[in-house]
Amino acid sequence: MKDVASAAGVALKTVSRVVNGEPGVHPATAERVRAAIDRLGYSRNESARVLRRGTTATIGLVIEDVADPFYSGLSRAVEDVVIEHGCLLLSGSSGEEPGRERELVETFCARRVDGLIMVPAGDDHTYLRPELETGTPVVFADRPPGAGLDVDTVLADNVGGAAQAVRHLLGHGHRRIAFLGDDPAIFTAAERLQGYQEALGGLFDERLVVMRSPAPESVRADLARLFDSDDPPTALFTGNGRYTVTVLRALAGRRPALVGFDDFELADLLDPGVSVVAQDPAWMGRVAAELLFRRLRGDAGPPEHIQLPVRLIARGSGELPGEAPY
Amino acid sequence: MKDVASAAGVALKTVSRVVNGEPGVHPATAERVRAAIDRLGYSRNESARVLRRGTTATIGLVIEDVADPFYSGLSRAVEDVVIEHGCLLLSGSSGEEPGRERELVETFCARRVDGLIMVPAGDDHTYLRPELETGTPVVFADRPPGAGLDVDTVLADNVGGAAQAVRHLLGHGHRRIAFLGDDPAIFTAAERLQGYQEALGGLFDERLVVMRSPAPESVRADLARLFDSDDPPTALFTGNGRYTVTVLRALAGRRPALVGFDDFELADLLDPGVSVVAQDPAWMGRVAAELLFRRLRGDAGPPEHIQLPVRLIARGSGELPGEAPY
DNA sequence: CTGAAAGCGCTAACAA
DNA sequence: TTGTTAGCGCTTTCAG
Repeated sequence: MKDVASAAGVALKTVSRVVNGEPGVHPATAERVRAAIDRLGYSRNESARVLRRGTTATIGLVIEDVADPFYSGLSRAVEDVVIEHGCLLLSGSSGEEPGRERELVETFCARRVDGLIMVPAGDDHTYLRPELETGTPVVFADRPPGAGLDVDTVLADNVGGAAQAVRHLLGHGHRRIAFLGDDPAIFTAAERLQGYQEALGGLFDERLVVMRSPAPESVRADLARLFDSDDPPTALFTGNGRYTVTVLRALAGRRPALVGFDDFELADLLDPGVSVVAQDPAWMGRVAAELLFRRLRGDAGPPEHIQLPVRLIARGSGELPGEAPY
Repeated sequence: MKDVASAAGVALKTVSRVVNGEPGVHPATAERVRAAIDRLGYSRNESARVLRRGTTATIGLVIEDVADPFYSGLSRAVEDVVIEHGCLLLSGSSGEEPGRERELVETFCARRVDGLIMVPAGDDHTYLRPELETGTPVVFADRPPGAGLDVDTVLADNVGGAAQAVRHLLGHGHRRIAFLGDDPAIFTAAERLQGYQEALGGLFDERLVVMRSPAPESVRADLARLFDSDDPPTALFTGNGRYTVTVLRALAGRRPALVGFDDFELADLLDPGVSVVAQDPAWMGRVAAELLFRRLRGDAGPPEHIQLPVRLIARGSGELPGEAPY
């Protein structure tokens, strides 16, 4: 910048004005400065700017795994909103490890991100207190913060969606509906179990519930156990997209009715098409990011708790009749 | 930091030493400093550190779209390597727009990223010259830079993979093999067309080639035209993952033999399973990131041009016999 | 409309 | 082992 100034024969501040598009610079002077900038290939050092201004124009995003279609869809939506606002996105995958989540968040904070969107992996977020107190807005998406913290949250209607799936299967004559859900320590898994249980009411049978991370071998074993029992299920409700796919692979010729939580690519091309309770990850990302920028613009209202609806998409697998062989 | 120093009764520099784990601080002093840090909730301002040290510990990644499984797989791998090296990742999607690619790159550079990994959307990257000259390493992944720039590149064997797909179909008795590829302005699409053409030799028939962005309607129309002709294809070779999926949806009951470039989730569960030429996006990301860090460690050898092999996975659709109805 | 000086929070270089 | 000083490149403040 110093070089540009002397090349253009002006003071530092004038270059700064031109670079920032501030008013009050004679057009001819501005032109000379721009010429010098081009000639010298100057580009402003954002770190210095940040240091001086105290705002980084950077948003931090912590998700579970970018390679998971749900989170990559959410990421893309967040990114678009962030770019629209002239900011940049620092992102990281926690891999469902609370320690890595915390490390990422702390690193982001050390870099003074202007705001944070996170899908938490852990259930203790009191470590965010200092940041929140200094006014850094944080929005939780997909899962709420752990106890003792009340901040903006954008969740899907997990309980309602699960209940809807179960009622759909009940409506098609099923009475033995198994639930295969992820580790109950994961918020969404626990919520969906609750919706399942509520909708089943007296038909609930804990022997039809499996709650664990969907590793192919364990899923195969669980299905074998379920179907080899005296009173096997006629329908399955799977608790998330990854679980649904794993179950489909592990079914090995069995064809129970099936509804999965989360939509996934090609669900419509399988035979039968896979009925799902669909969330909209891009919508969730957009809503979370827009809420964050609203906070950054100064909205200081009480924490918001937004719940996004889900919708059941019938494609065939969830409409197979109960008790009927096929 | 000043506050911490006075709280601990030491000088600024001593706090700095403790924060950076530099040697030569009395354990007791260090302990006092750490106590003050905890008490005051201090966290180092990275912007100031960056300004002083000149290195940001940040890598920029520009891809086409995080929501595309190929790129999200690549992203995740890059992210893992970046984190291993104690750095953070700034990422952005160009959406296949050269203008946005350039904006992202320039913004990243203004923030003085230590290095850049990019999947280019445009074909003119001379704007990178100044950055390259200041020593910022850049690695191109999936697609090479435009003319006039020779930098590190990690590509898949597009030509060889396409040729392999075609030879596979030829081997199963097909003579009329159509190629449905993306816009030929996209490097990988052009390369795969070349491999297709080379493998077909005298059997090449330009009427069996469609090169355009895979919008559902146009794909439907193209397929109708191909199959309604006098001498329709008995096999299809699709040029990328998105194209394959769009074609599968648009086939509308037709069942030609099919091999797709790029693997995708559930390809194995369709009936018949979809045979593909599989790339490994995570591998590509890892190789690119590791090459970048090698450069950052000072490796100043000539630009490297790494080509990753691809492999054909037979799942059924590519093994359907030619000329046979089914 | 333009410029000079101060200082953002940190680390490098150099004492003590 | 600890402290002092200068300055990274920019923007803010205040003065021409």
